[in-house]
Amino acid sequence: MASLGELERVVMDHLWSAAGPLAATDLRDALADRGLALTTVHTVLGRLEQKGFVAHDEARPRRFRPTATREQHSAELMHEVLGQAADRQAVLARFVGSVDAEEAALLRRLLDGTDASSA
Amino acid sequence: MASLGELERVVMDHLWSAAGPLAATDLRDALADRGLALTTVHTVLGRLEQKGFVAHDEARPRRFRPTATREQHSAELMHEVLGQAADRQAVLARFVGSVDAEEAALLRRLLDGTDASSA
DNA sequence: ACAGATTTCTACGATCCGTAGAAGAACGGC
DNA sequence: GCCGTTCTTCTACGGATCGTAGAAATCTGT
Repeated sequence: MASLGELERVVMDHLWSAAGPLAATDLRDALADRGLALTTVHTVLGRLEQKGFVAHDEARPRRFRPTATREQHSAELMHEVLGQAADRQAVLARFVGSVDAEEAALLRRLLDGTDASSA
Repeated sequence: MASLGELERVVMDHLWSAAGPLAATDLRDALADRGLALTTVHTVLGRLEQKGFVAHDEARPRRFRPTATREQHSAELMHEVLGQAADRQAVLARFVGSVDAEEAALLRRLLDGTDASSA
């Protein structure tokens, strides 16, 4: 999976946090602290689109939305890391060995949810 | 955590697979298919050292070793992804929701402490 | 059809990374 | 102790990515 630059990441964060699709102007305003030109926002959105992270509709002020939820994205990243490891078991062992108690409990619950429906 | 380039990654792979510390010449030979100059190997090792992924001893042909095991590294990456997620629970849910049955079983065992030889 | 908003095209500078030559430092044999 | 050989450091360059945005093209409402 392609990785994200700094600005690309904050744009994704805004898209993920938003209730619905956002127009470029919405993003420029949300990132007003950076004082970005609108074209800059468009460039970044275009690159994110090329990378497959966002899509836009055909409505006339284009509206952009993420192609996956934030959680899907993070989970995919975790699987990617795990997938390229030679010894997946050892990695998982390390991983669960260093989650805190609360998360361990959550993991148990999730695993005991029979198959937890891969929704 | 800093990320790795293509060559940096294969160098790390060799260091991780090696029984012990490797000299720059060992790596050049191990990567003979690439026909790299020895100085190239040194440059990469230097950058990996700056990034904190390798260390070298003081012996005269310097010997380089990874600062963490491959598994530690992967697990840390997974934690990094998880850590920067706003809703860690949701990410974990997605994650376990998409591991295969075998890995789910392994996770259960690890969580039940059966052989959780956590580091 | 025109002004204004939007979108696309093109570009530039910084940084990162693969690559390595040149220069400096150390080591081993004589 | 000198010298050739080996090892290490320094410096550099070209390609790719990314933040940044002006210029140009396109669309929309009136």
